[in-house]
Amino acid sequence: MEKTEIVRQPKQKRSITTKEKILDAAYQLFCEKGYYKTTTNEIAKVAGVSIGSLYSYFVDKDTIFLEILDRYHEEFEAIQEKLAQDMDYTNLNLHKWLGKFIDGMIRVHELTKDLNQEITILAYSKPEVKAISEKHRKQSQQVTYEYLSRSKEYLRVTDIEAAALVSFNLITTVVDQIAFQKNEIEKERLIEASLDALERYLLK
Amino acid sequence: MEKTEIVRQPKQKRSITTKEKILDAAYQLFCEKGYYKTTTNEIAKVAGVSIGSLYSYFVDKDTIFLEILDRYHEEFEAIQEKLAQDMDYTNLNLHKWLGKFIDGMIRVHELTKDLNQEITILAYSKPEVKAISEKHRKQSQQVTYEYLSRSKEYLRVTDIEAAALVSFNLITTVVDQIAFQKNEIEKERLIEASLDALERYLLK
DNA sequence: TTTTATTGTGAGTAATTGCTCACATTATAT
DNA sequence: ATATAATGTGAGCAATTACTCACAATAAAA
Repeated sequence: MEKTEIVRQPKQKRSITTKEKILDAAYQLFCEKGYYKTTTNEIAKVAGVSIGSLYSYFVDKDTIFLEILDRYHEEFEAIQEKLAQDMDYTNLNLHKWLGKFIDGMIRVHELTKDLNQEITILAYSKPEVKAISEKHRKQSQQVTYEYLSRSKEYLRVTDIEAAALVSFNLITTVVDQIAFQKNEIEKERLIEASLDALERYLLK
Repeated sequence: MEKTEIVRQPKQKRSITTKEKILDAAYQLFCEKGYYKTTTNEIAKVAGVSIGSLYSYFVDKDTIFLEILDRYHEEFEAIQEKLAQDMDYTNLNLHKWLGKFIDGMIRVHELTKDLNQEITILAYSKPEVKAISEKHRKQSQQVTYEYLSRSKEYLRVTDIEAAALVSFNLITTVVDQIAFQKNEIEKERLIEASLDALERYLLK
């Protein structure tokens, strides 16, 4: 006796749309109200499908969140790759590089800011979420490390690894702060200050 | 007709002990498993009291967390004040000051690290928690700003506010990183690197 | 000792919510 | 046209959990 399918695999356009409607609704609700305060029945309602349909395509609530993370991860990787390419001008000086890097981080942040909150929260209780979150952080940090390694001759710091960590953290926190600043002038001040700090720290 | 008391005010030693046992158990469980995964019945069980007793002294689950936050806030303020005093040597040079400041931040971090996770999570959904969290951050940042203002003549930066923000964020994130590093040598490296970065950034 | 105030108890309730399943509807294949 | 596969439905189940309340036990007061 064959085991009947547990999770239906969408085969017609109709069901693919349904699944997407569910993911869209879930994304929206998770961002708005958070994971724990969003019920699966509500997701189905907002998506305009029945709760039964929802559970045809997702084994449980967790899976919905994880599938959203997958999407998000793809976008993240794309930006990250683009960033790495932009960085690959060996003759790019540090000032320009930092500018580009910060821009890239801001783009990443823009993409992820709505979900980031939930990822932070769920990373504490769900290992899969934590793993993805950690992976993102390490990838970004690696980009910093690699550039600094390549630029060794221009630098005054010798402990590249520590320098990469400090630089990366400085940039990310400043970017976080920038996100909360409505005022454009304030943003500029912060970017200027952190650029200044990094240059003074890193360069001979 | 007088309204009967809703929340009992502890009047004998017995009940004061009970309330403390509940707060201790709650603190432990919130740190271990997080707010949402801790049930009030479990708190009562670990505290060794009945669920009825728990609800004699706390109107609801939220209140338990908020009372724990109150305790924590007092400890936080004490450390913060001590830190401000230590900082008040006008002849302290920036290098020594930074060292002291980082030490103080590490102490604060040690105190708060277990609960911080939960505070971060709950700040998103509970305004009271967010308020306390914000207050802590601003207080710490203010200490940085005040010292930098007082040390103006030694600095190369002119935008003290932006500098304070950058410095404060750099220190806190590095401290966060330090907490995750088991290795003592790694910790030293990070502290050295961030001290170096700050000095180069701030000083003439 | 008797009375009253304080404190402690835990079975049970009401509400929530993730999820199932028996069935209905719609599309595709024959 | 008929059969079969794919998709959609929603009432309701089962488990969880914050919280209540009628009562019991203990301490302080009279």
